[in-house]
Amino acid sequence: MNTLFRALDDPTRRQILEMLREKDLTAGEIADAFTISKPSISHHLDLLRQANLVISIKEGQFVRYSLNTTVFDEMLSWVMAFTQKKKHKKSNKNGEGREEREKRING
Amino acid sequence: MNTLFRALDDPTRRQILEMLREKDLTAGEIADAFTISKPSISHHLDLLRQANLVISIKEGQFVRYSLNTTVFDEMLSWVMAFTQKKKHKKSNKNGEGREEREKRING
DNA sequence: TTTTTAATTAGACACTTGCCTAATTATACA
DNA sequence: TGTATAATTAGGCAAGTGTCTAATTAAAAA
Repeated sequence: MNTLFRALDDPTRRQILEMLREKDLTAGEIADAFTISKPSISHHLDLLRQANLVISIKEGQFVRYSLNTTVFDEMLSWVMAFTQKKKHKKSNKNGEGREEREKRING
Repeated sequence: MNTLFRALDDPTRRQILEMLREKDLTAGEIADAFTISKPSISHHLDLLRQANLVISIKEGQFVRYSLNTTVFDEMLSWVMAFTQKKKHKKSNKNGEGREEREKRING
């Protein structure tokens, strides 16, 4: 989960993923879409690959990148665990709610 | 989306979110769960608040933190856009598939 | 009022990140 | 074989991040 969020924490890398959502692309095609240098893009692609967000296949002289959607499934379940309604647990001993507690404290 | 992923790109902050999933907690209660200093935790909480992942309410001397689940909903739709099956688009002019292309190139 | 407790803010420091250019590797083609 | 093209690796630099201690703010309690 660490390398995953690390990889997603960059606008360039997220844009690359969005490009790959449309179709598979070579490293050069991806680099052409940005103003930053090719080695920098190569580095970004490396991080995306380490996070298992993309797959790369060498095709002769080219390297073709494509999305690995399975990792997004993992992430989906991580996020979903937060969207579900929270279990109702008391956060204080006497079981008073926030409003009662504030009234008691703030008068 | 930028501040959101930035906030999630840290194991301590993700652990804080997971603690808040169980129940609301004060800054001090959160800090007690970690070995790092209170000011550091305060800084992490600030980033989580900036990303709208948590809400803080002052209760007398204490500050109580709770999850803001609405942001997770946003994130959910971002992720879901990647889990859906990719549109089938040709990534090369002559419309050959990957296997054909590799055969042509690699012999 | 003075002291204690909860929390944040300020400032400094080491480490990481993203970017660049130059060099290298690997394939394709004349 | 020699040259051109695609991509990555190497090394260096500026900016950003996470951590700490010390200082500050705010509320509660003695």
